[in-house]
Amino acid sequence: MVRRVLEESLTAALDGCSPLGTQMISETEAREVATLFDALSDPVRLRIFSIIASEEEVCSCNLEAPVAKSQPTISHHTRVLARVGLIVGERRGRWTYWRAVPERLALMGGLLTA
Amino acid sequence: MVRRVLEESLTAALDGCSPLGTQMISETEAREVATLFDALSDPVRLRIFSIIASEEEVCSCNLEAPVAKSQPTISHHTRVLARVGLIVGERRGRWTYWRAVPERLALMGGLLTA
DNA sequence: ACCTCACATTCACCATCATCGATATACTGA
DNA sequence: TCAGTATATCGATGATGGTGAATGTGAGGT
Repeated sequence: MVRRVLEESLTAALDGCSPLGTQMISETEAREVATLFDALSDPVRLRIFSIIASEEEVCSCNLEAPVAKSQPTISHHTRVLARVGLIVGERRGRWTYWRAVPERLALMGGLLTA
Repeated sequence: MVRRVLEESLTAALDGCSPLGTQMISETEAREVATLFDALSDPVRLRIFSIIASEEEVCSCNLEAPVAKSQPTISHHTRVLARVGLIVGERRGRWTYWRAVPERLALMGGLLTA
């Protein structure tokens, strides 16, 4: 049985967002964008994301060793990354498989590219 | 008289950095990239940067009102943005004029674009 | 010299967060 | 049903950071 985990991301109203540097961003928009960048503002999360994004899909158990952090810490970081939609998790049996969401990454890139 | 302020950025070894999602990022590289994203992980800083980037140059005194924060807070945030090289400050008389560094923004975009 | 103004810095307060041990939950296999 | 495993959650702690009053610095202006 296959079940989706955390499919709904917090920031959904950023699709037609104009890039930084065109006009002053609104306060609500700034909050959403900030949470997006905040997800990649931690070294451990960056490494976790780079591992997931560089492969087809990665099990949580395969993240603990490379980043040398405890299991609760790994779970915490994947939760943060999933909350902003940068990764999605899929529960298969006892394992949770994570995969990157390239559209989400492209959205962040669009905010930086003028 | 014109004097440069904070011209040296902390993260200088990221020019030839491969984008996230190609391979696992190193620990030192992750630290540098994290500080870069961390600079844009705050709503107030995002608004400040969007103001500066959308104009030719902006005086610090013209930042206080739009973001509705105290003067020390503004100074703190511009300092953080300058430290990672996203903006550069120029002191002219009593005023400090800030301008965005598009190359720095492009570098961040390169980290997200596959 | 004195005052004023723009900005930087210091300091303290408070909130958020990264971390991990302990525990809970959920699935598998025997 | 029971034991083992993978992951999520809880709770506590230490560290980091946003905020602003008070103060320092430096550059005009009178």
